[in-house]
Amino acid sequence: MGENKYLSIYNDLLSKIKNGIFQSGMKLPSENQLVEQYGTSRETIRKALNLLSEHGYIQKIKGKGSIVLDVGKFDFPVSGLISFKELAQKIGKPSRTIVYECDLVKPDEKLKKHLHVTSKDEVWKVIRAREIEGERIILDKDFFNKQFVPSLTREICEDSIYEYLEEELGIKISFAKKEISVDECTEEDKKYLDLKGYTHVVVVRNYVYLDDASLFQYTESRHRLDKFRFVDFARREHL
Amino acid sequence: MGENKYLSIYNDLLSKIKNGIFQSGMKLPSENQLVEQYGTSRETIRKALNLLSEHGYIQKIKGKGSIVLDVGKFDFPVSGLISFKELAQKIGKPSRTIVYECDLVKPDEKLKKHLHVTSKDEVWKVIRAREIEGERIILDKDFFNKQFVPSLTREICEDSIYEYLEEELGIKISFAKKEISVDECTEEDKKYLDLKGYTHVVVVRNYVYLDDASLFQYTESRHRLDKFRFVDFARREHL
DNA sequence: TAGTGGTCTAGACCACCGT
DNA sequence: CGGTGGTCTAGACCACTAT
Repeated sequence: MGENKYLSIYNDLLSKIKNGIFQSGMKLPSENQLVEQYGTSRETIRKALNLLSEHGYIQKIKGKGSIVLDVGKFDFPVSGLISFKELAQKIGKPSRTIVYECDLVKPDEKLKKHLHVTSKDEVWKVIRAREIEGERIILDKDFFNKQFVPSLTREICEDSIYEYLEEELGIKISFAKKEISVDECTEEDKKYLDLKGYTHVVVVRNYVYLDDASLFQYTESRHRLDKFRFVDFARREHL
Repeated sequence: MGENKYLSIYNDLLSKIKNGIFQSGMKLPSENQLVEQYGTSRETIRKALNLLSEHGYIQKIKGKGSIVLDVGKFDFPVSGLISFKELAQKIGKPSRTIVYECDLVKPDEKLKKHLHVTSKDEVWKVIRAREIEGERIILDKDFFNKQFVPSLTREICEDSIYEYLEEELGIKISFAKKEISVDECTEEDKKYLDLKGYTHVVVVRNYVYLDDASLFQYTESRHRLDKFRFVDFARREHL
């Protein structure tokens, strides 16, 4: 309803791809045909098609047409910003969140640098373990600038902080820079995770920005080696 | 020269950001001002700005303007499809490639599935170790459909296969799906890498597609834990 | 209210691919 | 050659932000 025209066309085409009306390997109708079918302008059609292309559902080829790809049906999101709650729902396995800490703290040096805050600011520090099928395999350490999040409770942390921020506070998360590396386990990891003898964890560092480009959150997500998986979809630029 | 208008505007704005003419935190000129400055239409300006935004250099905010971000200066590429040669040049450390294998083989079951080929096809199998500062820390296993790559030599493998494919054969790599996980070391890893006691490796699986959407290459890149690093830049979709 | 970015249109020309 | 997608234009209206 309140949807943009190009978004509704995107969603319509996407559902037709997912339902097999447009099968992989086949060509989509040409842009001019789609202009006719949807009764809109070509640029609007092209916006919808470009979205499909960016998300890996089709490949556009000059002079030929738009081919439906067989990638795009990922279990995991494409280059994903996804919350644990969304993920847990997707994999459909019993899971829960254990909150170990949820406090306002003064930032130390490392945090000041990561969050771009000063000693005068206060910062929410949240430590949670994610348990899947009875094993705590992910340790999430979240730090929020208090300026953006006035209050926070353990109950919220057990559910989904993202949902609370977006739906209750109206905060719009915009994008994130993500760094992945493998680090040695810390004492904290050993204390809060079921490490089963693993000496290293995969560390995903997230720098989360708001719609207005201010740095809002720093997150460390520490995964047990054997349970880590990440899917990315990269387009090579011919610049 | 043969460059598109929006690309040359993109590159011009980008160099001004990198040279500090547009500093981070500052606003870019408005779209209408840029229309004047570059003597072009607004949609063309918007294409250039959207590229900057997608690459993490600016953040566009409705009603306000385009803000220059301080991310965007990554050592590593943004959600990267990058060759080892490009990478080695970037980090500027002594490096070389050791070719252990470069043969035409019949695909086994696993490979048939990964590359979408049949027993009738032949496949190039290339095994290379990447040495940085005297240590072999990455093991690259590449498989190409012979249909696309008629010939291949050890010399080419020691240099850059990508350069050979793109410049000599005119093959255009278009996009890749990437999966990252951590696996136990195989005998092959122990044989070809300097593992320094590590029992696991980070495995990056790449499925590489051509411009015409055909699956072309399957690559496994196996990294020693302590030397692995990956940077990604994800935009949250408000669909 | 004036200025910003977001969407949309109707037309144009081009480079590329097939026949 | 006709059809395809890629670029570009000049205009319009809208939603949002500032003052």
